[in-house]
Amino acid sequence: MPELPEVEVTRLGIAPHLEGQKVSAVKVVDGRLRWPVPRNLPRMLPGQKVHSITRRGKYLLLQMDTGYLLIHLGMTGTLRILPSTDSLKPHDRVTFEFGKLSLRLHDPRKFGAVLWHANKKGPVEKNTLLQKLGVEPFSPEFSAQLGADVLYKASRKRSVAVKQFLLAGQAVVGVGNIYCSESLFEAGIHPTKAAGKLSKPQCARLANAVRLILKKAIAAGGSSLKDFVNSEGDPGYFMVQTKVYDRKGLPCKVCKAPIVQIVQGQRSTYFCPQCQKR
DNA sequence: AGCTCAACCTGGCTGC
DNA sequence: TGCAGCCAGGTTGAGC
Repeated sequence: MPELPEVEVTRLGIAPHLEGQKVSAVKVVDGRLRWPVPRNLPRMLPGQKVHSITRRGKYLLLQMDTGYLLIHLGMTGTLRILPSTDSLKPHDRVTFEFGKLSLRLHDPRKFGAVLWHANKKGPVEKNTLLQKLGVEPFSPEFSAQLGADVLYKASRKRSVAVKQFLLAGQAVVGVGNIYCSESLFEAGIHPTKAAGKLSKPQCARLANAVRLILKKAIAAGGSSLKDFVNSEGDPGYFMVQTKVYDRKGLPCKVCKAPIVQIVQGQRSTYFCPQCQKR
């Protein structure tokens, strides 16, 4: 379930266990992910220390001695800390061993990624996959004062629907399909409105909504982090109650009008036809 | 440059 | 019960 909040909750969950630890072994069970997992990881990584674990958009960045391990969870990826004695399960794709602990990437649909960015290739932010990403929703550049400007400027002359504009992550990163519908509802903006037609006040409401929705989701996930080391079950993330997502036909929690589902850019969008205006 | 859409892959649910 | 068909949290890259 990885949108930004899930990735952040994952980061918070694994970082305390791994930062400062040295990789003892790497096993690639099935390296045919979004891109092939680099074949030399099992040779190169052992002995290297995890200096820090940060996040850029939906990518996790593990800073190692000679470069960065980039991990993306795709649609169905989860990362868990387990006792290394636990046996591999179906759909476990890569396991990083740290002595008595394992970091396991479990990813049924294989849309995730494990990549390597060598230090000699320059700063990790310059990585082709990271470079084009929009600003971080919780960065100073997307503050309560500046967020509206970011959205307003990036959306000028764009004919694409605001739903797709926001989801694309070119202006601000981290808003996936669920929280995109939720953010637009929170901001009272109709998902089919052309991005370029957004008013300044609408951009301000949307920027605030994005931060609020993502923050709430992280907080909800964070509450269950204590179970993160357990070997069974989910990573401990429980989705916040949604106002519109996956609620087709159900009454709007504000005005009781039935929630509508449409498809935009091959993805489902949910909205309230009464509360959300063009 | 921006827009649309196919593609990657697997499991689970719906409906006949 | 069995099975075909559809849907799912993401993102790139091709074609226009």
